[in-house]
Amino acid sequence: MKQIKIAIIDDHDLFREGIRLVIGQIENFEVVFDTSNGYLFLEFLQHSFPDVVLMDISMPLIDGIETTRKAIELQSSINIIALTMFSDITNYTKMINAGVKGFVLKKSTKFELQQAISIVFEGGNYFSQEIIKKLAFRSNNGFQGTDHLTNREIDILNLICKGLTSQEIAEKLFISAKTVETHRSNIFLKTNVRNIAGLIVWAVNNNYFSI
Amino acid sequence: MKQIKIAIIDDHDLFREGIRLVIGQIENFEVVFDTSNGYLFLEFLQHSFPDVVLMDISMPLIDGIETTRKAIELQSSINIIALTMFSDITNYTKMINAGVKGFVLKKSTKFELQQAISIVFEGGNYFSQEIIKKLAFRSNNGFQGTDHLTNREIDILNLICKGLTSQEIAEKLFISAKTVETHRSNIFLKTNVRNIAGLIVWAVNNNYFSI
DNA sequence: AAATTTCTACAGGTTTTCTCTTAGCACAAT
DNA sequence: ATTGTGCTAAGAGAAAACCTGTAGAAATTT
Repeated sequence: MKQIKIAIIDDHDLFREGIRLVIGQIENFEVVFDTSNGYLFLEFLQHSFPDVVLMDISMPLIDGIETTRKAIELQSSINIIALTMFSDITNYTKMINAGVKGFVLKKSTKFELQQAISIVFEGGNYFSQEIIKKLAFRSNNGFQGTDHLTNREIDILNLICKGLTSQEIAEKLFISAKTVETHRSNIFLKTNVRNIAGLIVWAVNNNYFSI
Repeated sequence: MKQIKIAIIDDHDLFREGIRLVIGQIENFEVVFDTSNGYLFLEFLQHSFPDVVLMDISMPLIDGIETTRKAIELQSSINIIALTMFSDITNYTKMINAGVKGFVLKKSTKFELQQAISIVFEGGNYFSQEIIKKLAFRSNNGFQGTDHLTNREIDILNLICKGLTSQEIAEKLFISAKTVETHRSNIFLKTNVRNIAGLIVWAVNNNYFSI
């Protein structure tokens, strides 16, 4: 049977090393590359062709979403599985749009990971139950995942979360306080919250802000 | 040299298994027990005496804080290291108060973990740079841990964090909105924050509220 | 070239927050 | 018996938040 060549991209050194060993134990599985840096992985793709890639979402320098996009530009049929924390789950739309073939949580078992890799390797898709549930929940609640915040809105969201008033934000960004209020209103509309308290909870849950 | 016996409590199966293998590679280190369930670990302590324990914070059933407390009741000199995600860092006060001897992030390296285990095993304390930074940040900002909130203030703090207005809180607690505002002012004075955004951050950092 | 999105800005309004101050009542301490 | 604390309440005003709507300029997409 052919050896499945696996690459791992994750900035959590301990986790990455652990996964490497876990996979090393599985028959026919072989880790051919691992790194904490998406750019190094993209360089690696210049001359190598892993069968399956395990990719974290939130990483410094270049995140998993961007790395996935660029990887697919390089090797259009590359098999990438997002391997992330549950807290990153809110980014699954971006990851799926970027073109991942699977989604496995870091809290899942070795067997689930093994299964996911095998399925994706054979050309299928594998998505954890939790992702399916999240999808179901969202569509039940009329959540529109398409409505994403613009860059400016994200800037302002961050400053709001840091406790700045509209006036202070305006001064910091050299724009009118009224403009800030407009952005603020639009953010409230898109996130479907009523006040700053709700906004902060949303921001934390969606990885726009961390406490 | 004596073998260091290590126990791991973490609900993320993949991570736990990985760590087990990582540690297994280190000379004189030996994983004698690992579980996803704090209760099973406490049972294990009835008859076994690990040298160092690696403990996650957020877990189902019984979290790392409670597990740590109970473990120390059973074996007062037990060496527990919190091994957590950065996002769990806000719970460090509770963990430290519970009695952990160290704090290492999951994103740190194998070498840092090895160092932490060795130091704690020899009776010392080990806290990641990130934790120190967080502590430094707090003391720089005139953080006073002495001023404690009254029960009523805690109730109201929680409702504020949930996004209720003073009016709504008043209705819920069958008191005047003016009274709520008084409490609110007192909370602001005690916590030394300027607005709701700051209050929520404070509440999360001090475990009065979690997102 | 046309359409869409984003960023900017303002008007006019209501609601809520926040500050400051004062004060009565209950309860516990000791 | 007095002192301290906690909960309650209120007035009065300034500041900020929040709502609704409009709208032009710039950038981006199609």
